[in-house]
Amino acid sequence: MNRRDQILKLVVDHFIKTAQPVGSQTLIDEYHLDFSSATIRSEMNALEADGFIEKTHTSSGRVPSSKGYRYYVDNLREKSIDEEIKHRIQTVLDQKVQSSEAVIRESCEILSHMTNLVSVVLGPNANEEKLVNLQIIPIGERSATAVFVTDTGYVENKTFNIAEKIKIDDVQSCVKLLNDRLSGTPISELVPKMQAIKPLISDLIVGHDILYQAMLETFLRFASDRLSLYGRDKLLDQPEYSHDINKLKKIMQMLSSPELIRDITEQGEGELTIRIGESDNDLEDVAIVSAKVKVPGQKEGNIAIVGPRRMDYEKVISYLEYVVDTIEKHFEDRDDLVKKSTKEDDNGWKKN
Amino acid sequence: MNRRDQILKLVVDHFIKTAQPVGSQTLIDEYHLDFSSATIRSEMNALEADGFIEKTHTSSGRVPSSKGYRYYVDNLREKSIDEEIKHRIQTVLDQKVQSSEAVIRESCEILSHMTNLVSVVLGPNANEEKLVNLQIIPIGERSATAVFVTDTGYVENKTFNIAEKIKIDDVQSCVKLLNDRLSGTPISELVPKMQAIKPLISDLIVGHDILYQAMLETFLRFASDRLSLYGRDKLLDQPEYSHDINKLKKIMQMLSSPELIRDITEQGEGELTIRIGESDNDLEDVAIVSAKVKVPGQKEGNIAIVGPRRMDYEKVISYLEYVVDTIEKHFEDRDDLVKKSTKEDDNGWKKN
DNA sequence: ACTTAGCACTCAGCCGATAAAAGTGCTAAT
DNA sequence: ATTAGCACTTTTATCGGCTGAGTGCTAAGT
Repeated sequence: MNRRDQILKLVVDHFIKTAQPVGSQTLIDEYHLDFSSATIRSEMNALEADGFIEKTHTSSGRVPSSKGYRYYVDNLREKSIDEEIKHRIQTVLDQKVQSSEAVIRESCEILSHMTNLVSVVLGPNANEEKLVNLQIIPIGERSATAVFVTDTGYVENKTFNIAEKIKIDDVQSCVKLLNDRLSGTPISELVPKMQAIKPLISDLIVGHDILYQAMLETFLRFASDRLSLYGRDKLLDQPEYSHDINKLKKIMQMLSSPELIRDITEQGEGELTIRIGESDNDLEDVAIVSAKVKVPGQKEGNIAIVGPRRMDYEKVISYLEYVVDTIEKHFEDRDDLVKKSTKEDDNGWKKN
Repeated sequence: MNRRDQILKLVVDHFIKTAQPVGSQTLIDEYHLDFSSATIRSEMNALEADGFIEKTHTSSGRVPSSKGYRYYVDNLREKSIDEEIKHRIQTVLDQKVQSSEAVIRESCEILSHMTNLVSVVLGPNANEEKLVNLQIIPIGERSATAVFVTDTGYVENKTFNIAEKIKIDDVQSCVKLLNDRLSGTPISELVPKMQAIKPLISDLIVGHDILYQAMLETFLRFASDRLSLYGRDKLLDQPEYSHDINKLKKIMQMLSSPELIRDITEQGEGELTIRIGESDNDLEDVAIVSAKVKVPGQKEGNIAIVGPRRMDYEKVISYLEYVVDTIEKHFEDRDDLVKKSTKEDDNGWKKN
C-alpha cells in the first residue's frame, strides 16, 4: 500500500474512531509515523484535491468524504472478525429447532448489538410466494379467525365477527372449496382469483360477505412489506446525532418508511452492496451495508446494516459477511443432510 | 375556581404550550388578566410554598411540579375534544370488517399522530387465554408450519424442518390428537400438558421430537408480551429532548423493555390511570395516561399514552377517553345487535 | 526530487466582561 | 387585599481577546 493510501486509511480509521476531524500532528502522535507532519500535510493536500477527504473549515483537520469512504471500503479495508460474534452466532445455530426466520432475527439482534447500529431485515417479496393453505378457525360464539400460510412458512391472519351463527359444516366445505381453488396461487394473484370465487361462496355460507371482505383485506396485507428493524435505539449513542437531533429525525423517518427502506435495501447486483452517503435521496450522511441472504426453500431476503456514514466498515462488513455466510452454510448443510438421509419414495406430505 | 387555582391552571397551560418557565408578566400579557403582576407573584409564591410549582433558578419563571400537574389533572383540567379525532375514529369504525385488534391498532396510530406522543397497546395477558385450535400445515418437501389460535383470535406460529418425509395421514392424526387434548387449555398450562402428551405423539409420527420442540418453543412465546408501540419517533419532536439526548435515551430504553412497560401500563384500579413523574422508577420526567379497554369476547387490554411530563393532558386524556369509550361502545353495540338477531337454536359453531 | 523545519495565518472554542431581558421579592402607599 | 415601584438575581447574548489545533507556503536540507 502506497503512502498516500496509508494516510487515507489512517484518516478514515481515526475519524471512525473519534468522530473528530483529524490533523497531521494527531496522526503522527497516534500512529507513530516516521514522516514529518509537513509531509502528511502535503499528502493530505493531494488527497483533498482528489476529493477523498474534506476540511470542515479552512484550518481544520480532515474528514473523509463519501468518495473517501468508498475508496476505503473498496481498497483499504481489512477484515475484522472476532471470536465473540462467531461464538454468539454459533449459539444461535446450535439451538435445536430453528426456523430460518428465527435464526435471522436473532442474528440481527446480535449484529445490532455488536455494531451499535440498526439492522434491517427485509423478508422475501411476498408477491413471489404462494399460498399453500388456509384455515378458518371458530374462536367463539360468533367470531372466527382466518389463517393463511404461504410456501415460505409465513403466516398471516385475520379475526372477524359474523352476524349470525354459522353451521360448522358450511365452514368446513367453504374452507375446502377455498383451499381447492386458492392453494398454490401466488400472492399477487389472490385478489383477482378471490373475486372470481366470490359467487361460489356466497351460496355456500351465511355471512359470506364479511368473510370475503376479511380475506380480501388480509390478501392486501400480504403485499405489505415484511420488514423488521433491530436496534433502532442504538443510533442514539452515535455522537453525530447527540447535538443535531434533526439528522437523527431524518434517519428515523427514513427507517419508519417501509417503502423507502425497501427501495434502499433491495437494490444492488452482487451479494453485498455498500451505499455511502448518497446525496440525492436525502441520505447525505447515511451508509447502508446490505447483503442478500438465501436459504434453501425460501425466497431471497436481505439483511442490511444502517447507520451514519461514519460507521466501522471493517467490523460491519466482516460481521455481516460472516453472519450471512454462516447462516446460509448452516441451512445448506442441513438441507443436504436431510436430502441424503431421505429415501426417494414419495409418500404423503407434498400434495395435501 | 378560585384565583390561585386559576393561576396554577394558566401556568400549567402555558408551560405545556411553550415548554418555557412562565413568569408573572407573561401571564398577564398572554391572558389579559386584570390583576397586577405583583398579585400574581404573590399567588405564585403561595403556590410554590405549597409545592405546586417550582423555579428553575432564583429569578426564573415557574414550572409545574409533579404535584402541580397532578392537581391540574385532577381538578383544573377541562375536556378538550375536537371533531377531527371523532371523524378519524369514525372512519376506522366504519370499515366493514374489523377485528378489535385492527381497530385498536389504527386508533392508536391516530392517537399518536394527534398527540405527538407514543401510544402503547398492551394486549390481554396471554396466560388467561385458551388455545382453541392448532394446525400443522406442510409447506414444502420437509418443512411445516404449526399454527396456534387462541380464544381471542390471537395467532402464533412456528415453522420447522423435519429430517424425514412424513406421511400426511400421520400428520392428520397427530393434529387431531393434539387438538383433542389441548384445545380449551389455558396458555399457562400448555407446557405441562404438552409434556404429558409427549409419549403419545412419539409413537404416532416420525420427527416427533422436532415437532415437540417447536411446539414447546411456541408455547413459551405465547407468554411473551403482546405489546405494540406506535409513534415512537414522535418523541423526537418534543422540545425537552432536543437538547438533552440522555433523557430521550432513557425513555426510549424504557419503551424497549417490555417488562417495564407492562409494569407501568398495567397497574391502576380504575378505568383510567394517570401517572406523573414518579421519581422512584427513573421516570422523573415521564407521564403515562393509561386506560383499560374491554371489548366483548376479549380479555381486557390496555392503551397508554406515554410522553414527557409536560404533555397536553386535556387533549391526551379527552382523546384517550373518547377513543376507548367509542371503541367499547362500538363493539358492545355490535354484540347486542348480533345477540338479538340470532335465534337461540344451537347449531354448529360452538364445539368443533 | 523529496522531505522537513519554520513561519505566518485561520478559525473554532473558550474565557471574561458587559448589557439587556425577564424575572423575583419586598416595601410602602392606596 | 392590591399594586406601583424599586432593588436584586440570573440567564442569555454579544463582543474582544486569547489559545490551540490546524493549515499552506517557502526555503533549506538530504
